[in-house]
Amino acid sequence: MRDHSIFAGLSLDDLSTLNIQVRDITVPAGHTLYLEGDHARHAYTLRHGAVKLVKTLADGRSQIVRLLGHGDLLGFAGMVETQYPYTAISLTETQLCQLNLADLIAAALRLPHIYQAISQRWFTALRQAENRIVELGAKKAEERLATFLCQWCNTYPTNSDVPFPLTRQDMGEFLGLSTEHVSRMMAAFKRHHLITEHKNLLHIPDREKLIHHACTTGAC
Amino acid sequence: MRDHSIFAGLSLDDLSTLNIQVRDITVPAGHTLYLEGDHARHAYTLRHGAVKLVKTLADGRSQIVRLLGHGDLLGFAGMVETQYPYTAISLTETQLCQLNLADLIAAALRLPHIYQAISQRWFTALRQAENRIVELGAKKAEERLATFLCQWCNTYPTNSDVPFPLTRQDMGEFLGLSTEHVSRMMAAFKRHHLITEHKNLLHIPDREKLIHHACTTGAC
DNA sequence: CGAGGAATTGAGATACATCAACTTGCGTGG
DNA sequence: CCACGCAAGTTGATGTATCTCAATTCCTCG
Repeated sequence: MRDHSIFAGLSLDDLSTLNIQVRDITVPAGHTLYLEGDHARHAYTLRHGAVKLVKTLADGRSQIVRLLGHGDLLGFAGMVETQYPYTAISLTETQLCQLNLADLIAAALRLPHIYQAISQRWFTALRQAENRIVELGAKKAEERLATFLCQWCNTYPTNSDVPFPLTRQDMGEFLGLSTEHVSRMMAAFKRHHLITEHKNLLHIPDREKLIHHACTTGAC
Repeated sequence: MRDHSIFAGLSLDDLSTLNIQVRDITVPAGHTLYLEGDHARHAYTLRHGAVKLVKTLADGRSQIVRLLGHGDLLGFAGMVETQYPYTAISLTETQLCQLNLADLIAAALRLPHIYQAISQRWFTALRQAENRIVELGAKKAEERLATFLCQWCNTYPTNSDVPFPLTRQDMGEFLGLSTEHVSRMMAAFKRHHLITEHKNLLHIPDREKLIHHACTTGAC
């Protein structure tokens, strides 16, 4: 894990002198790690599992801002702001590494490597967020769903069945669609043998075909 | 300008030893600064005017990813990637400061201040992008338009008439709506005296009222 | 086996897009 | 200076993608 983490490139000596209070934790599915608006005390690196970052509007509508998986960071906004901007909820049983934010900030001041690694992540997160703006703003529902499913599968090296812990509601909140509409489109994809789903395992036989179908039946 | 720029906090000595090739340029409205996919040679800081960053899909649909104004940065992705990710087009006559990217990268290696300042901008851009994800994913057209207009006006200190150089098509491409629908909603807002518009000058008498109207007539 | 949340399916409503006609504004050239 | 022409804006009629509400079925877990 160390080579992909924000501590990559640091010597063991450096690591031992960091003095960051660290705790490995495991939480069940559906666990709320922190709430939007909470005072930020911890940052986390995600070892195993999946987490959603959710923003809930005053009237109850909610939007999944980001989905996190193996190796992703969360809560690091606490290095810049005092409050967590979104609510973080685990989608599966999840193992995380919990870092004390105050210690982390102190360490980052001494070792610019750390700050640079985190900045790098912010940049890639920005690029992904902008991608999502294009998806949400310019594409139709079928296209959004199809590209989302493909991207989800791309995060797994294997091209066979991949874990898929999202509910239809989660997908809807991620894609800006109603759960019913997501359900219908998933059924349609299955009917056309573009995807299969068994017990939270998703499989896409031919991603090209899925994308192509979504683009042609829709309006492009 | 220096105090808000990425070179803020540097001594004059530092600045003089940077050796970054810099050029002040002025471009007319509608000028393409660079194209998505172009090899990134320059970064820009925006002195005066407005610029849109556009992503165009294969079939011609296009989405405005970000709108930039006084003090914003563009093209700095070239510090991480070799190609510009989006097309940059000026909305008004615009004055920019053009920086040679290779020089800038070299300078940033020597002076971490610069890199940190840019990272900071990436972080705020990320936060804004995530806000837009919520807007596009969870809100209805009227709400999106209303909050967009308010946010646009908020970037100007004065609360009277503010310059508004966007066409209805621009607004549509920013908000993920058709130009006709934007036009209709703008007309409706005017009919209800929630906004006024004369010759590219926009005025919102009461922002609270505008937002409230958009929320109640819509569905929240 | 029973209960409760998730998923599915259907029917109907609606928000928004699309297409097309028309107007307005404005720079350009005769 | 007027007439032309084009791009942006407006408006209307119609189509459709997506939402909403409601009923039913399917899993999963205790």
